[in-house]
Amino acid sequence: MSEAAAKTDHPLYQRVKDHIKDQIRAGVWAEGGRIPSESALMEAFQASRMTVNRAVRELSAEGWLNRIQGAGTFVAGQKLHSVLLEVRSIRAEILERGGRHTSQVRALDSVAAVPRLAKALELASNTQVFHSIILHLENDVPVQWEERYVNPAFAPNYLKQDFTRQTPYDYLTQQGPIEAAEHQVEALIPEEEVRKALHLEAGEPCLNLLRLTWSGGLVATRSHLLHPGSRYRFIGRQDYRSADRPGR
Amino acid sequence: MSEAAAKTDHPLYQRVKDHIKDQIRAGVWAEGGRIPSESALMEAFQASRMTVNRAVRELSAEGWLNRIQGAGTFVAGQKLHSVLLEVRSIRAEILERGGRHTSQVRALDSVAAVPRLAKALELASNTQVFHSIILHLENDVPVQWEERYVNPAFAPNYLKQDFTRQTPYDYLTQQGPIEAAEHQVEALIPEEEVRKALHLEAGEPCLNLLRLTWSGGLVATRSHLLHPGSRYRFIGRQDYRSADRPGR
DNA sequence: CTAATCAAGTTGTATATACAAGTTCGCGAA
DNA sequence: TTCGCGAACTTGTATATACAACTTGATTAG
Repeated sequence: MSEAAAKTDHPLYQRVKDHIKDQIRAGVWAEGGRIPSESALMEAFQASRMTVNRAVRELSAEGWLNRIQGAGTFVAGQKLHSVLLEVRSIRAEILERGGRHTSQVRALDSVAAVPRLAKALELASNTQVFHSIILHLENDVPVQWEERYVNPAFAPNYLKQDFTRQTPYDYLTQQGPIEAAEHQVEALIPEEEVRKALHLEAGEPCLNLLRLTWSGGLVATRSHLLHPGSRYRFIGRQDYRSADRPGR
Repeated sequence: MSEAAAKTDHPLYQRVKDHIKDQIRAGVWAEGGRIPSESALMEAFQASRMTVNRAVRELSAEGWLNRIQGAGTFVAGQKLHSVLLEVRSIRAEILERGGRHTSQVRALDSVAAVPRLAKALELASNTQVFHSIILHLENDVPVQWEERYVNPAFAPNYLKQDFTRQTPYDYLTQQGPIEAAEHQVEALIPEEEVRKALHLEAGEPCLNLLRLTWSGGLVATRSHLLHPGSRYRFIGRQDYRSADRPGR
């Protein structure tokens, strides 16, 4: 009873989508293989082409299918090897779990960019760039060491800000919208200064999130976010049963 | 010249989408605010409702807008704090960059699940579970220590496989499709056995990816993937300018 | 045999129309 | 004043139709 009821109270385009996904999951329509054309699906479901087209187009956008104009619609590769991990803002994370977020400004100055940094920011070597070190605490426990280099062309007034009241991230996103970002996660043993600030034992490892951000057509900032390896994790969860798939 | 040309050779629904995104990015239509109704957009673009509807519906699916039937369409929250990081399969990654992937089977046996593991796999304590340790090498350099616990109910023949020819991941996904997965990334100092296998100096940190996978309605496997912190990174890149946005 | 051409099939986009379903707000009845 | 109802507006779904753009395979002319 619930079977038929569930079918009929879903919109038609959704039932077409579900059917196609079922066929793929069951292996009836194999990876790389061609699925029935829109006109065939129209016939099978007694639906109009617009309805079938919507179903197939949405599945294509969700990564289940690839469409080639003139040729047909094909089952996309599974891409199950790639996994998306969510990295949240430390401040949002703390506030969300009801914690109190505070921060200490450990440095806020201008430095000459070493060649490697200059290259990352797409500036000439030894150009002066802004530099800040902020220690983030959750209920007075240090959880993140944020070291950041900022392109002065992007945020000329960076050094005049009070970063105990607003995080550099929040300030920078006000200057201009993020256009692109690149992230790397690595494990490392922190330097002595960081180790002490994060209240780590000697030899305790850190999770380092390196982030490069583009805005206004230029590299806006490079940041290193160091977290105690024993007290901090990045966590992600995915559900392959639901409508969307990770890829694409 | 290219401006006008670029406009007119894009399909109409795409131009509507671009316009809406521009208004949002420029802050003209503020977060949480209501955007013009479909009929207003029809008027503005001299387009049919189906075309406008497609544009708005797609932007809603991409996370830019929230729609409430009967009430209107609203600009979604920015969610710029959350970032998606791609974690790829070690084998796919090695093959893609032209490397040679080999693996050594260091253990393949059955063990009694300690309480914590049993709980993770949703089994009774001391139930026998399959266990494997595989060392993955890229051009004979060790890059990943894979330790895995497998629910025997999911893959009864796990112990009979030759994991030098096929990775456990590939074998397990043949047994049944992944329905859900949970990941954690942490930094840690490996035990002596792992340290030696990965050719690490004493005190060198590891990136540990902990993965829990569901299939067939049960917890199929838990795996620990340990990577040398100094030789391995997870990298992700995002482009906020393009059509898709990370969040929901 | 080869190369150009064409017909058939497939997807991409766009319109006009219709009705269903949900929200909001104002007006009128109690 | 308050409650309920309904009009107006909004989004959700579905159809029929049309033409454009592209691919593929067969046919035909050289």
